[in-house]
Formats: sequence, structure tokens, C-alpha cells
Amino acid sequence: MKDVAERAGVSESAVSFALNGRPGVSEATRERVRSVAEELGWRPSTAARALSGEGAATVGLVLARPARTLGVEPFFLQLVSGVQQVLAERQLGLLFQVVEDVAAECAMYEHWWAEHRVDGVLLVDPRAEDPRPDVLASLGLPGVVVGGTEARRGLSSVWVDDAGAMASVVEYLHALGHQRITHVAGLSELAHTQRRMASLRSETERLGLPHVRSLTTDYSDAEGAAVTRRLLDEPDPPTAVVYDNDVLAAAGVAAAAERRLPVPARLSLVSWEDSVLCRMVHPWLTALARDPLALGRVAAEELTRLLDGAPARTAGVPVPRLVVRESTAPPPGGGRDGDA
Amino acid sequence: MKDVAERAGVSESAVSFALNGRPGVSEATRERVRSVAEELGWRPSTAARALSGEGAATVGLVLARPARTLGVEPFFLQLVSGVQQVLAERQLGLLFQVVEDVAAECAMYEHWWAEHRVDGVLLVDPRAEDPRPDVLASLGLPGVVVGGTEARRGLSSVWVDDAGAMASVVEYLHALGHQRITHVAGLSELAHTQRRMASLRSETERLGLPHVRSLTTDYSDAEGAAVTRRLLDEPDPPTAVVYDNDVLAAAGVAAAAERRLPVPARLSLVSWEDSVLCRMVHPWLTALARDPLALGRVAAEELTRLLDGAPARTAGVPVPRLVVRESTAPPPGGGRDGDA
DNA sequence: TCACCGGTTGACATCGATGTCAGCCGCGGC
DNA sequence: GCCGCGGCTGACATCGATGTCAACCGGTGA
Repeated sequence: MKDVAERAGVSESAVSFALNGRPGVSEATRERVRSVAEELGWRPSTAARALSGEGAATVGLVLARPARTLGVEPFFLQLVSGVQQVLAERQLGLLFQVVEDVAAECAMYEHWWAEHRVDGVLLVDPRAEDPRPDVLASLGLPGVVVGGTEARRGLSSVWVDDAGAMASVVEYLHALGHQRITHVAGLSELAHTQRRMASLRSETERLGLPHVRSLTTDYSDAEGAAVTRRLLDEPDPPTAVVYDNDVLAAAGVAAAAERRLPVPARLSLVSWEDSVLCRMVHPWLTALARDPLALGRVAAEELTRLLDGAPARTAGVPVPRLVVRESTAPPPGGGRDGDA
Repeated sequence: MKDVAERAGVSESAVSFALNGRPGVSEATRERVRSVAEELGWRPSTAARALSGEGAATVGLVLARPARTLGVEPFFLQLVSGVQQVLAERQLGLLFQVVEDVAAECAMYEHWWAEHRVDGVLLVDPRAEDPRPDVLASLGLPGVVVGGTEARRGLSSVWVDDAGAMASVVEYLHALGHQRITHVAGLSELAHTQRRMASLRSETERLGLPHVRSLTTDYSDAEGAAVTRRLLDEPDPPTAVVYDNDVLAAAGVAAAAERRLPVPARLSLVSWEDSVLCRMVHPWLTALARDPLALGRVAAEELTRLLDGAPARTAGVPVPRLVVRESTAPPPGGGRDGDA
């Protein structure tokens, strides 16, 4: 900093004023200082700024999943990528941490807070009985819940309309004539799993579909295949299955192929998440497409808002769109009255 | 810190000495201080430590890929997860950044260095003509090249034996009787792509196989499928194809299915990377299995070594193991002499 | 009795920025 | 000629740790 001040022929105070956009220096000086700093490749030390009350210029993101179930879905990295697009503009860094469970995640927040390491965090995979928002609130650490609903002091949410999306899927399958629909869900603890299950129930009640249920899994291809096999072995198997992610769905396709059950002639399949996986199996999967990149961007924007002192709120992202491909068709027996 | 000193009934100096494991305090006091700090949930501010010369307690990782091609392979998150297992022990944070290209990555390193934001970095996807090691060297920022070879002041590498792995695949296919082998490679700029291509050439020359070549792609399912279709439409199509990653290979399986070409009866396929994808297509893919988690661990260990002042070196990880599944068999015409 | 020793204290400098404040300079207006 | 004002200086405090150093305290051995 001394160097910059010297080279620009001004005092250190002037440099600080100039680069932080505060009044007290002329526009000419400001520009000169800026260009000298650029030329010298100088940037203020984050440590020093953090120490003088500026915050750490970093946001945190903890992913609580056992290592082995990690990284199958493209979803997560896409989300992070969207987050970064926004953070980059503000010169904010992303501190990323993978831990085993939610307890470790809470501990992480406490550590980060105690060390003043992050200014705020992004919270993913919100759960039904989730201790994390309370931890953040009690620490006073700003956060944004991705896929959450609540908004309280220092805690915003980005709301994803799982219920609406589920309704659109059910409506679509019902219009094709399906009566026996099964939902192969993800982890039952997750908030969005419960929302989807609830929406499925209410929608099918509304439409008068009796043979409907949700089965939870751990999102793995193994369970996806196992559940599907079990379903197909039933005396009255479902004619349509909705899977909570692309991995489950792809495993479902494989299981149907094993049983030599033609898709979609005998069984319709829908994936909740559109990714390359959906176009890598045969037949191509009808899928709910959301935009993880955009979700990440919105979440990051909400967080920067909070850091700027804006009040907490709940933002929304567009409802996922159903992309119809080859894996869905009217049920065997042909359409609306076939099965009844 | 004052609070801790007070509660433990000692001076601030004693607290600092105690918690940093330096001589000058009795074991009893050390323990008491430790427990008080624990109890109060106190941790030293990273900013303050960094300022007094301790380093930022953070390592950086930049991923230079366009957002849309991101996150298809499980490989990357597994790697990160392995990295974290080691970093966690040392209370090191991981600053993670996604950028568009290598130039942006170099700029990132310069920024981080200027801001004293990281103590070292992990460099992934090394390239043939790679400017990044030079940038790191000129900055004096310690780094570990994952999948690299060089070791110079402040730059270690974790060596992955692509050549040996390629040799084992070629040997296996040759033993089955394949003569016409095609390698569907990844990005040609990447160092490991070139190593694999070179190894393929030298191995097949050694074995006297003439109909062999490498074709580069961008790793996407789209190109994987397109290249495979083109290959199958040739008058003398290959009898075996080796794909540089799981996504390409899965796309290849799909393309073969489109053409109604039975795998492995008419065409054998091998994936360079074992993941759930390989067990989600039919037939299941024979694959080279490496352990990204272990790779991440080794890389992180090398980096902590460097940070501790150890000299740069090249570490190795085990050669990938070929897992034979359903997608490989002798070529049509049956084995060794069939095609000649 | 005194020197020595490990354990400990307290005061102070240091890291690199920001925040504050009195004061200086030159220029324009009255 | 003087005031006032915008632009700028220079010195000092601050953030929260670490590093250093002289000095102190109680116990032991000479």
C-alpha cells in the first residue's frame, strides 16, 4: 500500500479513500490511484481488511453428505457455478466444506463464526427438523436457505415450488390416463422430499386416484434399482413411476430393461431433474427441468443482499418445466379408461 | 482471547503459548487453557493470525471449465472430498472457485497471492503447454499439480500412471483378440490425454496392431455419441472402443444401442473411469477404476507437506485397476485370429 | 545466603489495512 | 486581504492475534 501511495504521489489515506470509493479525493486522483494499483498488481490483504471490521469477504458452503454418495448428480456443481458467477462480481470467495452429517455442519458454522472466517453462508438440503437455521440465528451469522421457506432476522430463503412441480407431473400422467402412480422419493428427512410427498397426496386425492404412494430411498442407483424391481414384481404394478432425481430414474430404466418390460409401452417413467443422464439411457427420460445455475445465482444474490444489510426475505425461482421425451405414454390398455 | 486468559487465570501470552504448543508453559496450564477455550467456544481469529504471519490457513482450488460442461462426472467432487478429509485434520479451509478458462485461473492465483488469501493451491487438469505452474512459481505460491509430473521449488505433483493403465487396457483387449481398437479421448490440450494417446501408440506398435487411433472430444455425451456413430458407420468399424471417461462411454453405449449393434458381441467398450454411470447402462461397462478420494487425499497431503516447508517432490497413486464387466468380449469371428 | 531455573507475567512492537482528526495548501469569492 | 472550502497530508488509534524481552516468583542445589 505504501508503494502504491508513493508511486501515485499521494498519502496512504488518500489511497484508502480512493479505492473504497469514499469522498475526499478528486476523481482524477482516484483514477490515478486505481491505475497504479492495477499496474503494481496490488490488492489489499484480506486479513488486514477483515481485522479492521470489513468482514472476511468470504461466504461459506457446507455439504453434509457421506463421501461415497457424493457427486453423482450434476446438480450440485452447477449450483456452485451459479453461486460463483454472482460472488465473483463482488470479489467474494467461497469457502467450501464437505462433512459427514448435519451435526458436523453445525460445528463448522460455529468454528467459522468464532474465527470470523465467513460473512455468511449458503445452506443446502434443508430438512424437516432442521437444527441449522437455529444455529445460524443464534450465532447471528447471515445465511440463505436454498430450497427453504423461512425468512427471519439474517436468514433468507430461496423457495423452490416442489408442490407445483409435483402437481404438474401428476396432472400430466393423469391426462395420459395413468391411475397407478408411484413416487420413488429421496431421503425422507429432506424438506423437499416431504413437500413432494404431501403434494402428491393432495393432488391425487383431488383427482380421485387411489393407487398412489411414495417410497423413500437414499438417492443411490442401488436403491433406485431395488425399489423398481420390487415394484415390478408386485401383482398390480404401477403404470407410472416418478423418481426424485436423475440417478434413481436412470437406475429405474435399467431395472425395467432387466425385466424386459418395455418403456413406455408398459411403464412410464419421469425423472425429477434433467441432466445428461436423462439422455444417456434408452428410452430418453421425460424429466422436470429446473435450472441449478439460476438457482445458485439467486441464492448468492440473496446472500449479498443480506450482507448489504437488507432485511431477510424469501425469493423464488421459476417452477421446473416438464420436458416430455420418450419414457412416458398412455398406460397399457390405452389411455383414460384402460385400467379402470 | 482476553476472556480465555482471565477465565484460566493466566496472562494472554500464556494462552498464546499454550495453544500453539510452544514451550514456556507447564502441561497442566496448557490443558487448563485448552479446556477453557473449548468451553468458551473460542478460536483465534484467522484474520488476526494471518496478519501476524501465520498464513491464511486456507488452500485454494480453481476449476477452469465452462459452466455448462460442469459436474457431469462424479470424479471431481470425490476428489474434493478426499482433499477435505486431509485438510480437516489440519484445520485448513478450502477456497473453491469455478472460472471459465485457464487465463482466468492464472488471474485468480495472482489475486489470491496479492490478497494473502491462500497458503497454497491445488492445480487440476494439467495441460500440455501449461502456463499455470510458471505463474505459481513466479509468485512463489506453493502448489500441487494433480496428475502432473514436474517437481520444482514449491511445486509438487501427484503422478497418475496413465501410460501404464492404457497399456493394461490394450493388453487386455489384445488378449481377447481385438485388432481394430479406437480410443475416444478427451480434450487434446490436457496432459493426461496426450499421455494416454502416446501410450496407446507405443503399446499397439509393440503388439503390431495397425488399425488403431485416438480421436479427441470435449468429454460431452453429445460428442461421445457423435463420434461413436461415425465410427460405426465406417466400412471397417473398430471392434473395441476405449473412452476417456464415463460420460463418453455411456453415450457410446447409447449410440451402439441406437444402431442395434450388440455389445459386447459385435463391439467391446471400455470406460476410463468407474462410476455409477458404468452400472447404469446396459450392458454394464468394463472400466478402469481409480480412486478419486485417495487421489484427493494424497494431493492434499503433498500440499500440507509443502506448507510445512518440505522440499517439492512427485508422489504417486496406485495404477488404476481394470474392472471387467459385461461390455467386453472377444471380437466377432471369435478371438485371436478371427479378424485377421 | 545466593545463584539458578522453569514457569509465568506485562508491556510493547508487529502485521496491513481502515477510521479519525487536526491542519495545510491553493483557489475562488466577497 | 481574508474567509471558506475542497483536496489532501501525516500522525495516531484500532482490529486480534503473535513475538520478544526484561523481570518476577518460588523452589532447589551449592
